[in-house]
Amino acid sequence: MQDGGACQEILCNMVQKEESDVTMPASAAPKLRGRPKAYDRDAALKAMRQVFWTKGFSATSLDDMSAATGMNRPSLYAAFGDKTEAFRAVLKDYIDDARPLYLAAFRTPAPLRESLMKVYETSIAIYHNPQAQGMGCFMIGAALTDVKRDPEVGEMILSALKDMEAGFIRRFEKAKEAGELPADADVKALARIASSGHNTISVRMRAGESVDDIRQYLTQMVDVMVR
Amino acid sequence: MQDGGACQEILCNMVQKEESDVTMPASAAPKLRGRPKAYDRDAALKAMRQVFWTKGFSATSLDDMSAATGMNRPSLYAAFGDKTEAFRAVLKDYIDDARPLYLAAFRTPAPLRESLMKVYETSIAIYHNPQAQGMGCFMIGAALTDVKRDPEVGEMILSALKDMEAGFIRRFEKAKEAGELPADADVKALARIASSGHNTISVRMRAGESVDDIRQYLTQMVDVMVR
DNA sequence: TTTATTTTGTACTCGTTGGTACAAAATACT
DNA sequence: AGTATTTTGTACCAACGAGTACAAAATAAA
Repeated sequence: MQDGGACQEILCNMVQKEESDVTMPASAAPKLRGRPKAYDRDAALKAMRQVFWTKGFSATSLDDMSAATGMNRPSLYAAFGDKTEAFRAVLKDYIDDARPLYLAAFRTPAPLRESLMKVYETSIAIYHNPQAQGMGCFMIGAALTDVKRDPEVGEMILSALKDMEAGFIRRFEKAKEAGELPADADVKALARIASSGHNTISVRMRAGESVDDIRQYLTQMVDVMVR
Repeated sequence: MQDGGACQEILCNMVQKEESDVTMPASAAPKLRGRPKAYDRDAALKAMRQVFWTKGFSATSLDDMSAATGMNRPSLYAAFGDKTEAFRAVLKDYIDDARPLYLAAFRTPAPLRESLMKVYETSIAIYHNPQAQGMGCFMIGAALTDVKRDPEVGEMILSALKDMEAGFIRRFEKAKEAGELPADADVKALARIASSGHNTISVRMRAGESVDDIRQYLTQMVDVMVR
């Protein structure tokens, strides 16, 4: 969690692509040889994310993926490899999309309390998919199950969690420097609490708790953290 | 989280049964009519728990369940209904098994700090299945995915989470009365933090974090909570 | 226009899936 | 012993699973 441009989109509906290769020198638009692809790789990832998010890896069939993306199976294979690899790609894409959103929340200048709530609100915005209520975090609510099947998934999740924690640590350090926290405050411990709160949103949201209740939950936690 | 006898077993290996119907008057051993069951319902639940815990609902086949329990499919159906109902039964059984363990941890007389750590150690003992590393909480690591397929699963999980939180609340209230906490301590907020910490174990353990790291994590959190 | 190259789309394979029909087996009641 | 009742075990089914072969289509290069 160190860099990345700010992104204003809500994570779940991020579908459009921006043809970012305008000023690129050469290798960006290589003018491929054969029949042009009929699909947009990024849009396909988002579409699959939606399915995996709701049904999980194992309950999602290639037919589901095919229907969601509009790609036929051979194209899916050519683009993403087998189901396991496709799932990894979706997970990575999810994490890569979320990261800048959180970074933006962390960066926005605000007092500690608001800053923390801004991060949590980012999560809520991501987890509260308008198309389907109560999705929770994709990593925790849908990918975590598959850790035993594919350990790489576990590594990705753990790394993302630690990344998030690092973000909280930096924010608390800054707060300490700014005198928003007592000089003897345990920054790491606070970050773990904040991070735990973040996990709780993921879980409880997926389990069906209302957004209002979750907000109240978080507010109370923040009250203890900043005091 | 109000009652329940203390149970010394580690949750995951609880298989033996105790023929608890000794002093019961009549209806306990009704001397059933037909061919006697060749399976032990409780043992079967534990066996299925193991499979569901590792693979999740969708990746678990009836063949898996059959192999784990030693029951053939018709018997599975007669005993538990279809796969969805069997999963619910397993989840309920898991929660029912865990509850008294936590209650015992909460009840054991100890200073607040040790008391909290005792609860967390209970979780670690449950989640750290000796047969398979890094299982995490069954509810969060394996059942949470299936909330969209079966909302009843979500209700069970949420209720168990709140139940756990209630346990923390009561412990903090007791601590307050005993003068272990300042008189103005926000008991509910503390309970939410403690509860969040509990969720974090579930997640990070499943994701593959080491038990040592998790213990350190929790110790730091507790330090902030009791101070 | 022809050829090389790449993607698409249809149609397949074949193992697995959840669920069930039905006869044999094992018990209690009469 | 005979009958009613319940469980077991085998065998089966139709649907679905992931993955692939291959011809048609669409492009760039020659």
